[in-house]
Amino acid sequence: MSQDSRAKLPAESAQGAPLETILQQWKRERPDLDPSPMAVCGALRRANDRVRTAVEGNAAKGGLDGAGFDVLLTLRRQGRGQTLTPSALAGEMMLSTSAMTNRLDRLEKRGLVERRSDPKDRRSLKIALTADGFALADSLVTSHLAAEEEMLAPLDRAEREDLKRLLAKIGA
Amino acid sequence: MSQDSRAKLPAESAQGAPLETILQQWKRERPDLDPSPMAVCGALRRANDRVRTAVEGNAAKGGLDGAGFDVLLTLRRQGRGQTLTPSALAGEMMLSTSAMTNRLDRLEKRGLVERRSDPKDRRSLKIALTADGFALADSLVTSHLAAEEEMLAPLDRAEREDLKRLLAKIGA
DNA sequence: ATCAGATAATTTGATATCGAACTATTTGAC
DNA sequence: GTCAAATAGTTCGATATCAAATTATCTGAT
Repeated sequence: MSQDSRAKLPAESAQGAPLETILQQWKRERPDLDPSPMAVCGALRRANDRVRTAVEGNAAKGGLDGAGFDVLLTLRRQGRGQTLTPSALAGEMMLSTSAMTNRLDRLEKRGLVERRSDPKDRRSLKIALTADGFALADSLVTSHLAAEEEMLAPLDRAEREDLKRLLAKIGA
Repeated sequence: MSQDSRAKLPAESAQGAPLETILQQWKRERPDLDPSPMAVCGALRRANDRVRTAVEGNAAKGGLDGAGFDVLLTLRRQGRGQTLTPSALAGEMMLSTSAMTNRLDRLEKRGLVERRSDPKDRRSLKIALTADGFALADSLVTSHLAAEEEMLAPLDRAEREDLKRLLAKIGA
């Protein structure tokens, strides 16, 4: 190729340009600016990406993408036999209701959730896990927590508390 | 609706269910599991979402989405007159090359970047900022850093260093 | 020198998302 | 009681993404 040599080294293809390089470039190009916020926000983004990748890898073990996985776990944590409306599900996970229709279609097709009509309000639906969906959620949440725990393994208890406290202050 | 009442309170519609509620639900449903990793990973995700929203809000001031903004800034930090190939750009920002083609189409249509053929390799292209693109990037990076700094304002210098160190340990 | 394989970018096909429009109900002001 | 407005869910139209296929070009082993 041309200036080459950094686009696809396997070791970094999963993370993009090193943060340190990016910071140095901005120092050179815009010495009038303090780029240090980028270091913090970049580290935040990279850490979030690593966790997300691990979490999606776990969901894939159940044949789910991150989207379907979130729906299943949201329903599961309501308790056995409990239901949520599509609107409530969308609200819990910051999604449009039309996207939720789409996700529920797929999950229903796989036999993991079912739509029950609400006798009290015929506009509304109650979404419930099937027995299969419940069992899959129960299985996946266990390995999900194991995967998250593995990502956090380098942090001791005190560090985790510090981290939560610092993260909560961002944008507060 | 039916069990209602939490799907769309304006204050929380932007963030979904409170983390504390989620943890309590799992404690009740699966007392055999330790849900504490969710608290840390959830805080990470929420903080990242808040920063992303702020950053996208800044990009919108230049009529860009987060996608186009990333391309512009990646090119800008290479230095005036410098170029990158579409592949290199995709590699720097963890994107497929076909998605990059699409982004470049839009940015080129807006006159912010141009595609130059590479005389050394006729398969390859060099992507360069136009004068307009360079000026827009220079303007946006200033307000971008101001927006990031505002998100980090509650953290003092030592806390920012702690945060970076802790984030770097996640998934290491 | 040739040609099989690698590489750069694009096109294509399948999904997923969002916002807006739509259909069917329910609510509430009168 | 009636009917305009609100609400629940879905459908529609426009984009954006990715992986796989495609086209054009280059590289290296022979």
